[in-house]
Amino acid sequence: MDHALRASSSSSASTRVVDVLVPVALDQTYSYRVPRGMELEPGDVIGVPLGPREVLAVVWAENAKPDPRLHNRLKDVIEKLDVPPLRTELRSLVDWVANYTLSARGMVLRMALRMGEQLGPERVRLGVRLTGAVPARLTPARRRVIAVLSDRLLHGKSEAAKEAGVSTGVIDGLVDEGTLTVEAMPRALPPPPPDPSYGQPEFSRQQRPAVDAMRALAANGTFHVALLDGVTGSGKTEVYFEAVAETIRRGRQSLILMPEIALTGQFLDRFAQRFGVRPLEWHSELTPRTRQRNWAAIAAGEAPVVVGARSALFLPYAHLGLIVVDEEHDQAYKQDDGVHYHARDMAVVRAHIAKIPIVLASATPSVETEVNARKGRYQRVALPQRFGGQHMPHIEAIDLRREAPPRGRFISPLLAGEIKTAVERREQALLFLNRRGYAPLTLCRACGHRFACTVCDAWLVDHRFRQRLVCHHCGFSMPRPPACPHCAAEQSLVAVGPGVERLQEEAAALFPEARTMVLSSDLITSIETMRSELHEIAEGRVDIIIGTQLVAKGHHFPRLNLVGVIDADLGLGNGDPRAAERTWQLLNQVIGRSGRDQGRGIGYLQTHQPEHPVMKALIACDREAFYANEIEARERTGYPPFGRLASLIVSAGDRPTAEGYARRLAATAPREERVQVLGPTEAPLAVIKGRYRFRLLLKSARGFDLSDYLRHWLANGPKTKGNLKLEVDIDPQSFL
DNA sequence: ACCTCCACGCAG
DNA sequence: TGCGTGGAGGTA
Repeated sequence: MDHALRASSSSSASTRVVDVLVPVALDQTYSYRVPRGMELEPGDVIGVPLGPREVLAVVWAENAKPDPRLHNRLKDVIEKLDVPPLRTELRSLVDWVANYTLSARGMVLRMALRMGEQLGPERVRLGVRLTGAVPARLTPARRRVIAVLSDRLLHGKSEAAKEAGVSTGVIDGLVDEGTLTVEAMPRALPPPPPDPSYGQPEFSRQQRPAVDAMRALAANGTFHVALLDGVTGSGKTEVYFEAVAETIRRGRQSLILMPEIALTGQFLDRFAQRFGVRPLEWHSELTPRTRQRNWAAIAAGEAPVVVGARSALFLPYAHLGLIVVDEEHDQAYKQDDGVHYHARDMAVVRAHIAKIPIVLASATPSVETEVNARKGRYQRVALPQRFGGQHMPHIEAIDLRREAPPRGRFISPLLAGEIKTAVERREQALLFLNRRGYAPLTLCRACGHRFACTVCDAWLVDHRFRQRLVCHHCGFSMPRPPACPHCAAEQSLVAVGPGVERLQEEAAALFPEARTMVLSSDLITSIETMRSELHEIAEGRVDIIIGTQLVAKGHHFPRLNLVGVIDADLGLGNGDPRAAERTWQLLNQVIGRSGRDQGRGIGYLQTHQPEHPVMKALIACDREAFYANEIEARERTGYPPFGRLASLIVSAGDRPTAEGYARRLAATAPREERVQVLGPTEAPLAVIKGRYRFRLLLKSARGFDLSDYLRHWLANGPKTKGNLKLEVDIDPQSFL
């Protein structure tokens, strides 16, 4: 039977063949036969056999002349899925991003198909209803359940258990007794769509031109890039909501990209105040079921507004009409594993392909975006003042060379005095230190032994909260030993340098009456706990907030007027070409948390170099000075956006293999006067997870096609084999 | 003789 | 990417 089937299907000359892209690490499309009776168009989502398994795939093109060498190897498409086809716009984006980043197209497609593996039909939720007699044996738990259900309406089983404060076992018991009956819950109605006229705010005279610009851009509906450039607290969000409102009115979908979806709790509330409902969310912590539901809603065009992390850029919107990239300067938009893409840049590409407007919003635009606005490539929409007449925070330097804190402490006397005053006034203070853990280095006073990671080129960071020494690069951790492992001295280990946990200890000692809280990514277990902790702060149940860069991002603390930056120089040291820009952005953002509601915010920068151009620009609140200085430096050195960069990282399990390959690779670089190949040099982080790393840096002229150059080079260069790995990063953000 | 681990290569 | 393969090395 098998024979007969095969013979008949392969002998048919009229069999249609399609080229499909599979979401695995393959760049090529594969050809499959279309079974009789199956209608397929480019973009259709299908299931195909691939080796021993069945995978999702997408029809990429019709293939009228399949490669004859494949004839006897072609397999049939198994099924066509009942989901809307991926539109040409998205397929072009997949091709474009793969080509630009030198990734396999299949890996880019994978990001668009993150729909949750076929989960089968949606499970019916069970509800319970009070229908029978009260049982003979009535425990307090049972009594509470009956009270909750006394309205004799259908309640969700788990909700009822939660409300009564019992486990579902109690409910099952009552079902067995015949007191309650189980019924299927009717399917939840989809939430009402956001209403563009729900909470229309009053805009100030200063905001109105920006509001008009947002509405006009959305109403035009064609490709157009606007930089919404507004200081912290100027009401940027409410202003770009007007573009979203207009897009809803036009019946198109809006995508709002956020750098960190964990921080959007307050954002979702503000959205609900404006539009009456919360938007659809998209991020990595969605449950598979929610992921599948949201994917389907987005593809069906039933989600008018989507708020998401960078991965939301690749979703199959049915009719996307607007993209907003909030905090466009944020580094978190760059994905550094798998496909190395910058979501802000790819968002502009998608907007271009889809012919729709895009808004890049930031108080501290990236130098790239700022230059685009200056050159007129992007429209600048400015909000130069805070909303509600609030002033921008005043910024002062504390020169650590003169105002040093006592030995082993990190809060200078001057800053300590200011914190004391703030706490006495019942205002909040924020101490910012971009370092997780207790101390970045532990050493033995007796022999000088330093605790380093065995597989990375890094010190182990003391985490007192977890009672362990931790490597921040590979996650290795060990308990803090009682004695030095090198010289066996006891009580000899000392913590060197501060982390947020140590800072909390110091703050608690200095201000015993104040309530302190540490916000650091390693102490956050989930988005939910993060949101509830931020809520506690907003409610004023914390006096001193101690945080890493997590606190710098888009959060509103109503009673916060004082920000102390413990080590303003921290990001400047390491020879990173973006160090100045990052420090400017981060410190602006974190100090911008203060004085948003009442009173005048003030920020203190503890620094050893108050005359550094970045510090001077911050203190003078002179944004122009910062950009002028930085743009001039980039232009002079040919760094982005005046030149282009690509980075190649070669890694291997041993140093000679990595170095040897990196050298051979460099030797095969095609000669091209518009490209400079620098290196190889040992990477600043020379070893990570036991892998030795060498870097090559490519610098080219602005208009040069670096991707194409690299493709030719790598196609003809030495092949990686064994545990050698070559990573390509176009437009790198990190230089470690 | 059999098991487990891992580097390799391939998928239409 | 993910999976089967086959060789290396260990165990019975």
